[in-house]
Amino acid sequence: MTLKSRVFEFVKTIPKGKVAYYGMVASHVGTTAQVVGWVLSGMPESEYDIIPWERVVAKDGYISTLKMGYKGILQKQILEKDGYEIIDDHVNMLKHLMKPQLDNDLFEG
DNA sequence: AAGTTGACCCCAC
DNA sequence: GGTGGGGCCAACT
Repeated sequence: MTLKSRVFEFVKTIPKGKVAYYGMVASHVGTTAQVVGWVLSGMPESEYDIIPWERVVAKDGYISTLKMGYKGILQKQILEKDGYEIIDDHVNMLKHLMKPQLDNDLFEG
C-alpha cells in the first residue's frame, strides 16, 4: 500500500455532507498535512469522480485550492452544489467536520 | 546526493 | 487578531 493509496482510501471514507482537514487526514494515514496536500495535488482528473477530494479543506475550513486557480473554483462550486454552508470561502467546520478529533471540544453541540 | 518545492500547521511578535 | 517564518514529509531535478 502506497502513501497515495492510503490518502485516497481515507478521503473516500469522508461522508457526503462532511469534510476533513489536511492535518486530520495526515494523522490517519501517518504523514503530515503538507504531504497530504502534495498527494492530492498530484491526483489525476480521472479520479475526480471516485474520490471526493473536494471534501478536504484547511483546518479552519478555508478552501485552500482557491489560491491555485480553476481547481479552487471547481471545489467551491461542487461543495455549494452539495449543499455545504460556505461563508467567505470557508466551509462551516462546526457543521460539516466529519468526526471529533477528541483533542478539542468544538463539538459539544 | 543536495537543493527546491508544495492544495499545511504551529508559534511568536 | 493579522502577518511572517520555521518545521514537516515526499517527489522531482
